[in-house]
Amino acid sequence: MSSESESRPSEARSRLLDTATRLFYAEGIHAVGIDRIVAEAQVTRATLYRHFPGKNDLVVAYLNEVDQALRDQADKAIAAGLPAADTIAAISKSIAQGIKSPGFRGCAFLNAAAEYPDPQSPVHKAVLAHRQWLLETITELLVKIHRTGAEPAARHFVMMRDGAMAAGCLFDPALVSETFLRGVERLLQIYAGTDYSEPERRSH
Amino acid sequence: MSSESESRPSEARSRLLDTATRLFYAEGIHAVGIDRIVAEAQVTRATLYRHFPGKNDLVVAYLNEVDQALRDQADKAIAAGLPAADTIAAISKSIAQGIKSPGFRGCAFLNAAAEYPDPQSPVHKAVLAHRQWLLETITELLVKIHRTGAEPAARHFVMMRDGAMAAGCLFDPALVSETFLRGVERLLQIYAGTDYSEPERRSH
DNA sequence: TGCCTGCGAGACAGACCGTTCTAGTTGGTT
DNA sequence: AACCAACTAGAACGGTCTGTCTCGCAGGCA
Repeated sequence: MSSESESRPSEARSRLLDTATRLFYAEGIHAVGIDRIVAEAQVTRATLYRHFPGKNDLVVAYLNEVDQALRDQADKAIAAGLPAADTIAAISKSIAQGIKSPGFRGCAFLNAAAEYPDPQSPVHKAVLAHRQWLLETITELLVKIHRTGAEPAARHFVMMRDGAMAAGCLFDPALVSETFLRGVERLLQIYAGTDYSEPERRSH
Repeated sequence: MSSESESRPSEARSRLLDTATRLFYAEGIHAVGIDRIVAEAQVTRATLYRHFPGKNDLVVAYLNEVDQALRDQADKAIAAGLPAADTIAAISKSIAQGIKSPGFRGCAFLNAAAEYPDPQSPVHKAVLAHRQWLLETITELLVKIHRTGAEPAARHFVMMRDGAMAAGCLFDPALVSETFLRGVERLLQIYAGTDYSEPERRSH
């Protein structure tokens, strides 16, 4: 009972998760059945249900895998020790690069949320958890640039990211990436230069 | 053969389409079966299949209905005859208002695209058609403000709209709306003031 | 009166869904 | 040698999916 549960990623299990990740992302979650997954992963149904209690758990595991990959990517950019603005630029470039990659099919989390609207659903909760991490991570970076107004600026960043990720597979990815990067550029300029958050009172 | 096909919206058909619209939007397309729709619309399966060849056609009809509603809304804002910047502000307020409305579940088209990734699918094509209309409409309005650079500015607007619509049901809708409106405000300021599009060459 | 259309009620087919089950095989550990 | 865990193989479960079918009824129109 010592080493198996941790040290053995279980060849079959990782093949299962990789296949599920590929198919869920490319074709949608409800559109992909258990049969397809076990067939393409070259395992049997019994094996799947030994590693995952049910399809829902496999979906959550899929999102967790994507989540971990994005966290690793962000951590790497942060660990480089560059100024916060450069770190955000680097993260933005990663995002733009992803959008332009072949096989890009939008944000795995936004797509999953479209299929799992129920806030009680574990899948939906996994989406919310990832998004909270993203918003907090960007906020922490922006705080390093300017003490005030980091939160609205981070929301602005995430809004542009969401839009770019959503449109990236519905429009020319190169143009979408360009629009996103220019938006980030302007955001950083404005945020670093002036009071970003000051909610200047207007007419009305 | 003269009047029936046009003048009769067919009570049953409109009930069917309304129910489908409500359920598809609220719960997702693949998650809602024919049985649910016919039951809640209080018609029989035979009636559904007399009006729609299949579920796919019903989905397309659903998207067309939403599309038409949004076009009407935009046409009304344009017909008011205000300056283009004010028209865009009005459209933006409509969008923000929608995000804050109870029952908001994101953009019907982005959600549909998440479930229908295949570009050949009629559903996917309906999504692309709507998005092209939106981009062109915004571009035409921006052209009235500034002769050059309207297209990248319109892409920026649509990017922010997409992000706001996607996040509106995954985060505090009030904050999302506020972030969106402030983004539009800044976009209009920058676009009206300076050369927006000039792709200033950078170090790279 | 007779006809045609729209719709209700419900059975039915065939496929696929997620899930559970039994039985047999392999390979590494003790 | 004995054992155990992971795996393969495949049947079978009940349920739901889209789509088709038959039958009967009501109302408008010629």
